[in-house]
Amino acid sequence: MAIFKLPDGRRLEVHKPGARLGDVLKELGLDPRLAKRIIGARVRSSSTGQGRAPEQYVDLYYRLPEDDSLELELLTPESPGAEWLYRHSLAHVLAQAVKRLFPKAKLAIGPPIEDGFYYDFDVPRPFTPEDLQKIEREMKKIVEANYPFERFEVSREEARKMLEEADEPYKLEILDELTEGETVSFYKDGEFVDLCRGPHAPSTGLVKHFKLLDVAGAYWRGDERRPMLQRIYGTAFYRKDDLERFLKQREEAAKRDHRRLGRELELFAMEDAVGPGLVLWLPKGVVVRRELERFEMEEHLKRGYQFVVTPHLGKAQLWETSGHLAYYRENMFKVDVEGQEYFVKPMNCPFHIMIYKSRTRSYRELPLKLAEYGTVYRNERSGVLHGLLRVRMITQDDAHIFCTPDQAEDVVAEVVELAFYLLGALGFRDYEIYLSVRDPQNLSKYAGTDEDWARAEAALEGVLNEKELPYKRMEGEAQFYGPKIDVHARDAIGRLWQLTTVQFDFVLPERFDCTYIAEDGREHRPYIIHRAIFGSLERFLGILIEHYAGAFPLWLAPVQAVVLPIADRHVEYGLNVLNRLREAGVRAELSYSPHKTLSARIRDAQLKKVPYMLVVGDREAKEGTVAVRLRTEEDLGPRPLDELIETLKRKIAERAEL
RNA sequence: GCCGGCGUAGCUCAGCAGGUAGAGCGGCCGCCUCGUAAGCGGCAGGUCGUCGGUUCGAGUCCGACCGCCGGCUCCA
Repeated sequence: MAIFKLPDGRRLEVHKPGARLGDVLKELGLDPRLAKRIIGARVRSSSTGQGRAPEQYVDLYYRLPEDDSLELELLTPESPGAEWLYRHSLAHVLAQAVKRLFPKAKLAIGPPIEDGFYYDFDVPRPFTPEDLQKIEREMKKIVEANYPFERFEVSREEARKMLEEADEPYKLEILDELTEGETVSFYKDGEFVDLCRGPHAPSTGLVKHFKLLDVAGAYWRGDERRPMLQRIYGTAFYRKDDLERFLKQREEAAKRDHRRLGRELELFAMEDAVGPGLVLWLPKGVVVRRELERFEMEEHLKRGYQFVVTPHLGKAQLWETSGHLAYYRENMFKVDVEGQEYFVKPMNCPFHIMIYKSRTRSYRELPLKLAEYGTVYRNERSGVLHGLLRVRMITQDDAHIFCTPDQAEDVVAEVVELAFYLLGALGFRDYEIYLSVRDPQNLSKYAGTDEDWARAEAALEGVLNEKELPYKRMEGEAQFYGPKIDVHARDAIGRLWQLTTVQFDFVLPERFDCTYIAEDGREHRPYIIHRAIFGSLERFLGILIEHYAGAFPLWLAPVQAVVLPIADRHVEYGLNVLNRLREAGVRAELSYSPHKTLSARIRDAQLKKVPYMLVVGDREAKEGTVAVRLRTEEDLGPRPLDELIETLKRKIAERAEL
């Protein structure tokens, strides 16, 4: 029995195994206006098993299965999820337009994706921006023509013949990879036919609001040994407003670009002469960074962490022991020290372990939490470097926790609590949590004992359940050395960033022969839990810059207040105000230049996103006040200086936004 | 690393039938002494990413290198 959920919320029970969705709809006696609007469905299987996806999108050609115990949510073009159908169709329209304009182009794949769709082509010459415009115009014609999408199924042999005639080598490769017994289907609209699983919108004219966004190289099958194809990205929305909103949001993201803001606000610089992926932190950027570190450090100390400082280099032998040379050598920088091989550290673990091992440890001092703002260097491939988000110098807010197996769950709980506290204070309130565990099909590839794994996975899972945190369980996503929790946080404009990670490590305690003396007087093996909250400070600050669009909350702002004397004769009083602020611990500057009007200097402060602007003129000098303007353009009027200083001190201490 | 695009003053960019460099912003100076997002005027600032080639002559054409930007497992 299939349950049909109608767009108006009604539910119908249908039993028509083997029938096509489009035909079934005709027999339901629905309001014809409604029936005409239905373009497909989201299918949820109520019985899992036999490789059936838990959720899939289907079009009107979909055949209800023999075992039709499922729920079909019928979709109109406006329904959430319907975009997966029509974007897929737009990908075909894109390919159709390319084929018309560039008949030699070979088709690869063209799926719908998160915010749009793409199609990969093998073409003799790469597409230019002008080509994109031409292609887009051709697509408009195809949309205008409103060709219906027709599905037909053929035998494997027939499909092979068709694709050989069409000379589509990539499609042939796809055909060959289809598993035995899988239906081979084509979709046809107008003159264009494409091997395709579907689903599709009923016709090319359904969605008129689309835009081609970018063209980029992409390897066939994502494999760098295979041919480089040309990928065209586009997006599409049923409603024009939604397309415009999406394009605006892209512009908004571009405006927040941390590389631009970093330069404009003088937070950091990257110079060709220094080297790619290496960051120069400017004074204002360091203020933000230090404040962040100070906040984080305080919270760590409250929870019993101890800070350490370790070298930037270590002998080859150390990295041999840790296994980094075996598994990570490509990313490590080698240094010659008096004829001996050293490596710049890509991680802090071996050093923290050496600190642990610097004397005999008792169970009484566990859990031992060693933390470090350790700058590590990794030789990231040049092509992946990106502003602060992907660099070669990485300052981790790193810690290694040495604990007994019994303590593992409490330790994890504390880390998770700490992470949410710190991220929450910075305005990250929406998370996606991933629990990565072993692949039950392939247990042999993991280090450590079954007992340790079971225990660690239970600890991680136990904490998430205890705190009632929703999470996704990722089978087989664990590292070979241990299971982990990853936290992705959503920023102010809705993008997700992977930040916190908590990982068990069953390899390093063995390799370094870490031990502690337990109550029984014997040596036992500790667990090592590797964790970082913000991850890399470079990357996190890049994220924060974009999250706040450069307008940092008061406590993080590089300049918290700027004093603005109106004319020459107010500078003296302005300097008094400045000194009072600085004595009170407020980061303040005075902005005065005989070349610049007050308006111009206010504009400067506004562009630098300074939270408080304090205008001083005759009235203020006489009355011992300052006229307060906020960067939100709110005018608070004159305030007694003493009162304002107290307010600022309080707000900074509270880590208030403004 | 690979594919494509790009690389002119601190920033954003113009200049390209190859004849030897320009604007705005910013900086500095002067006038103005100014009440909440740009007052007016002047000056300085460039081995046109680097190296090599073609040419009487190269920012402009060719090649190599360096760097930046977009992308490279969201599977018909």
